[in-house]
Amino acid sequence: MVSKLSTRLLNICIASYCKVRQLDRAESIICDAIRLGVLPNTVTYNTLIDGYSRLVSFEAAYSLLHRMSEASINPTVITYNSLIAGATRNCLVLKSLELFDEMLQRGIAPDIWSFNTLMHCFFKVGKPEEAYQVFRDIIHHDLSPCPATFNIMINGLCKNGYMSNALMLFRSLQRHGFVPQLITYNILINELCKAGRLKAASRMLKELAASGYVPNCITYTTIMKCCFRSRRFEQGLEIWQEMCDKGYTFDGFAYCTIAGALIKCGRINEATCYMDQMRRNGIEHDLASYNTLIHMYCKEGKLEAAYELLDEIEGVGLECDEYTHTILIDGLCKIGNIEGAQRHIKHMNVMGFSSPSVALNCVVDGLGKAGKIDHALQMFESMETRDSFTYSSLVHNLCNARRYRCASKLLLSCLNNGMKILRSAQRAVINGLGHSGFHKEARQLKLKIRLARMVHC
DNA sequence: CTAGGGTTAG
Repeated sequence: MVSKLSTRLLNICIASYCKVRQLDRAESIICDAIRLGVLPNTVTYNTLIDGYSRLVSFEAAYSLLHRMSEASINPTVITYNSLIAGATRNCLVLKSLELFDEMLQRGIAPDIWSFNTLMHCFFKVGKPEEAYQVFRDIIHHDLSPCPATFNIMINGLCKNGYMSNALMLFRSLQRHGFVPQLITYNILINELCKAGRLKAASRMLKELAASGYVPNCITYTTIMKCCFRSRRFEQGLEIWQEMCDKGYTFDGFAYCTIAGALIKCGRINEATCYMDQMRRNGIEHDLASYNTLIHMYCKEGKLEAAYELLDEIEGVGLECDEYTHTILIDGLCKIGNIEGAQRHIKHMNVMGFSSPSVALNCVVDGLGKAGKIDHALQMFESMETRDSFTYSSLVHNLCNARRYRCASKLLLSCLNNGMKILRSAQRAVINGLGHSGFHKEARQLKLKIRLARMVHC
């Protein structure tokens, strides 16, 4: 009885340490426990597996299976579900499938969560057909789908560009007696907002309330983000105020949403207040909130402070990602240190970031703004992927350099490749041509733009 | 274990 209770306590400790990213502490507690005769059980290892896969790597988590067998503890379906979730988090779809097979070979029966996670994995790596096959397997294996199954399905369809199918599935499930959860509404509200279908999002929000749910922190964050996205900053801040008044507790997501929006429109002081408040409320920084902080410093031109945070990130055992580097590269460009930015791009390549296209866009823009437009064009030619940012920025900068004919050529090749380009960039070229006396060219360009739009509508 | 946050053009 005592040792059972102690193992439970041990497991609670392990879970707590995993939560605050102190795996070394978790490990030493296990050593101490064993010395005191308290043996870890399956739950202990399952918790550790989850911790390692979140904080270290999938491989580290997987290697715990060996430690388990050395300790003669058998993995359960939960062990495998944790590993599959870890593989999914890292987009390792083949690993997920392998684990699924391994589980079957060991005679462990997958449960609905094994299937849910596998389905989520396929959606995450952009394989909706395979995900749907898993959904059919769920029905075929007579595993009763749970609400999460439908949530994953609806979310996955949306994320893979099948929003109308997701909405149809949602309605048809409702007709068959499915009671949507709050999370189901949150998924749909977020997707409708992102698609700019604000009326439909608002109807969904009303339906959420009519079903007896109270919007949670995530619902509010989603709507706040939607306001900021459509540049209605004051309305977004009002929603924040409403959250405050109603006594909601804010998490890191909410703080980063509001701070990110304020940084974008140059309201750094307010952004700083919110990030400070986040710290004061005891919320640990994760990589995304560190990236927000770095963005904040860059926007102020405090590059040294930004680089200091880089050390802090590594100090707490996190690893900088593509966002971190891109934010810094943009920051360097914005203060005119293009050479530094280019060095940092090389650094990214060395570290194995294959095609840092956003960072390259930043440098192209930086070169253009620094008056090195030919250099920018050279870089443009060498790029593997060019998107509407590349074109919009270059066309604007060409116009600033009065190179309207070159701008016009780029503008058309962008549209003819089926990409969008900023309206303001289009206006800049047409007006530029007109003002420099090339009225005929301006008229022709207008016509060609219209044609390109008709072809690629 | 499924939902919301972090990067670029104007």
